[in-house]
Amino acid sequence: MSFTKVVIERDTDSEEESSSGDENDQVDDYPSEEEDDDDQVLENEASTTTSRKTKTKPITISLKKVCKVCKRSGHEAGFKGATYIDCPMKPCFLCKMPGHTTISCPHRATTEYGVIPAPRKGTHNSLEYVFARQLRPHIPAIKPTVVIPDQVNCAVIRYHSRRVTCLEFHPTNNSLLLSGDKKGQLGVWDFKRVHEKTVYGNIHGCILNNLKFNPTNDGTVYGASSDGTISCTDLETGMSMGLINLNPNGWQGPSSWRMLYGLDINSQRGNLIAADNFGSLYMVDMRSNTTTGDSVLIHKKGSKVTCLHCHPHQPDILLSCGNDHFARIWDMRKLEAGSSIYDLSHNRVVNSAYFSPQSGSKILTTSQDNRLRVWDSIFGNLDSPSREIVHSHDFNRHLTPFRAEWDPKDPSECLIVVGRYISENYNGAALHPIDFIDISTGQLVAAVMDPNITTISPVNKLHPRDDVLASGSSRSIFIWRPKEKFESELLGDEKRIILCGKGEKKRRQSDDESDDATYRSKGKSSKTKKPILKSSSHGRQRKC
DNA sequence: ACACAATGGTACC
DNA sequence: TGGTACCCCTTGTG
Repeated sequence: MSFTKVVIERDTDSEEESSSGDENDQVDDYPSEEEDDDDQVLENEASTTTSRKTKTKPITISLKKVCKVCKRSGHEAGFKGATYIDCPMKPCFLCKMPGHTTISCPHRATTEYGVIPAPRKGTHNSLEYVFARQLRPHIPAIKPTVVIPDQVNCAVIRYHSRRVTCLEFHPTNNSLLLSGDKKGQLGVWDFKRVHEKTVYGNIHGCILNNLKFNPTNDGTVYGASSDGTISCTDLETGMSMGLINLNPNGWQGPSSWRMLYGLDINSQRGNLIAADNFGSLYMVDMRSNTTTGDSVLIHKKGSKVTCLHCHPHQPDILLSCGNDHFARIWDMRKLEAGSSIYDLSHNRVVNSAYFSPQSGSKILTTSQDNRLRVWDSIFGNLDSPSREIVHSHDFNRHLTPFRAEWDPKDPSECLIVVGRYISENYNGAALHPIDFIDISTGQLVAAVMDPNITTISPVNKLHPRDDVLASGSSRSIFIWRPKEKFESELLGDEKRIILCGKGEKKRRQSDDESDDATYRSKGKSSKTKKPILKSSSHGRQRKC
């Protein structure tokens, strides 16, 4: 391996450089195996004592190529084409164990690697008895055939002006999708009539963390935001009402600014619940739209609560999780600090925790230790997870946190969906698939991807009734359907990809006939390439 | 083909 | 407890 050597003259009149930064001009052949001075990137060869009379010896800087992760030379981390090479000095980026890198990690080849059978339940208490008696009959013994929505059916490219943070399907209108973004904007998109899309921009000031439909009026939606407010918005008009404002005095610095996360509804009590970044839970009466009771500390004081979920059959049973590395189960009839029924311990921050959608007997958690965990209250023991699946969904401050979600249609409560962080080299393109995993075995059922989607898709939602997946990737939203449906329904209709934002403007300059574009799903794309877009020749104009 | 900015979690003092 | 340095397979823009 060779490294460029730059020689800088010291104290000369001309200030001439002995060498420019040109790669191959003046090259010293360094041995490829490094000596002991691994860390020494800058070598000062200037003489300090002898030659000061006439002229000072030059300083020689050798610009050795160093690893951007550990700053040592001899290896380099980063993309080589569409394959990422890990820094060998770091623990495996996937399973976090030292001694190997992601490329040779056994979990990379098979997601079920290391998944151990669930320990059988050994203890009983009243809660478990209730779960077992009431919910066990709901669980069918036979697994249905899974249908994977694996083809991009339609999309809105650069729909939001910031990255997508949450998605929610309408409870009755099958083709209506709501989306929230980092800026606090709310998107309403009818993906059957792809041009019918709106973005409401004046509801929240920053990150819209969660959306939840009003169970008594599906024309309105609640939103919890990092601006510290809960909103109630009319989807038709975009008119919004604030229910809670935790920062009535405005910005007083980060130590006092409250942000709201995790939004759910206790339908029995008619309560809306949300929690903040300091560990407290808030309740709002949905009839009077006023706060009920005091806030309750449900996670470590000062730590963020990341997600809330009410049990599907027993709304008084609440699941929460947060930055204190715990997911906790609560009885809302007796809710006070420290009164949790169970504390599910994790190694890192827990991004999300959800009861299984049909019976509520299982809990799925996504933790930043790159593990998905399933906790089974009937067949397992809540003292430890019944399944632990190594999966790449690391934290990155620039990405919306990953949340594994259940398939709400799967009666056997086995199928989950979660976006993948690390990329795979697919035919020369670095793509980040969306994974479907069977949590009963840990097996990867499907990894869906599209050569045009080169960005990570941390936000994924499966449709409550149809075989449809919605995914949020960067600022864009994609609708996936099974291949068969895709082919039958799209016959003769190619205009399903809508371009927004800057791309739209640029394209209009060259082709001002329409505001949409078809999208070539064949063809390669590289990691650095933008999605391949081909403008179409007709269509209506509509604002994004 | 670069540089740069945005900015959460954590370990450590 | 608060401050801060460091982590880092991002993404869009200029």
